[in-house]
Amino acid sequence: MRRRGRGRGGRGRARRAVRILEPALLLLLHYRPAHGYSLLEQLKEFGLGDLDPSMVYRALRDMEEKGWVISTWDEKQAQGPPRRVYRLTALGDEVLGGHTQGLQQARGMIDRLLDAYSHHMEEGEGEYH
Amino acid sequence: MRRRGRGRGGRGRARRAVRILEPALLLLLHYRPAHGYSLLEQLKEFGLGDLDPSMVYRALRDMEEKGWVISTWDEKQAQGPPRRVYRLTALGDEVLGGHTQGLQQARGMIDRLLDAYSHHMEEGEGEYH
DNA sequence: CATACTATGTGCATTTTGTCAAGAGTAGAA
DNA sequence: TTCTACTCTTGACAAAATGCACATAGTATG
Repeated sequence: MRRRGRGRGGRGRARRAVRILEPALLLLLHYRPAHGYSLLEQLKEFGLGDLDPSMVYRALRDMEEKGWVISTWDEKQAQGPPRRVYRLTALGDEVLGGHTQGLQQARGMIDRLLDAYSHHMEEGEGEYH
Repeated sequence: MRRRGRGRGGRGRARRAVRILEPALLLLLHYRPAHGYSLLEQLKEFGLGDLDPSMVYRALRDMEEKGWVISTWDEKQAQGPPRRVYRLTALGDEVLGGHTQGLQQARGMIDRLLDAYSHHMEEGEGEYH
């Protein structure tokens, strides 16, 4: 039988890899509504350069499905095809708050790792055993 | 046949999700050789609790395939079945160094995100637009 | 018309995670 | 002995995320 590990009753959520795309998008939309293409540009400022556009558009649509953002077609077309403008919902605003907590946890984890590394490098002079 | 795709030549994939399991394992093995089960325990100190054992063992096997660690069966069996003891290689030591750089980058990204968030929360008093 | 740039999307193969189950060894209780 | 609990590792499969090629479409320039 199994019955090992922590007895999982209701919550099955374990720790996943730290995700930053969704939090970053939510944050940018917290500043102001925007369409995917411009978000793509703004992401570079956070070090999220060179990611495939399809990922951003996909993430936006997924978040709309979850009700974190809503989209409307921009009436005034600047240049190019019509663009879909996303804006944050109240729910999305809450979710963003939760994401920041997750990010803080992640930062703590990374800090502990880096601290341990530099510590051990000083003591052991870089030798691995 | 448009042959598009922002014409970058090299395989330049950047990390979107922050990975911490492998760096953590390498770091622990930088301290001393160990077997999977004990690594599983030690990971809790870094906040990596409640993850499935299979993930740790899988990560270890993958890293061995890449030559970052090597494993031998422990001759002296303490209690229980034979256990596979992993130790870091010189290559793994280098990789660990590279991982720390990646972690620092990730940390910077998270910092920028959190800073932007708190900054904007102060100014805008929590209103999302 | 051809080309280039803006803008959004789909489809699919591959890779990475997450979960579950099970196998195998030892120690101690019944 | 047999049963149970604990240690330790592995395999198989499902679910999710990612990478990439391709499709579509408007506007502007030459």
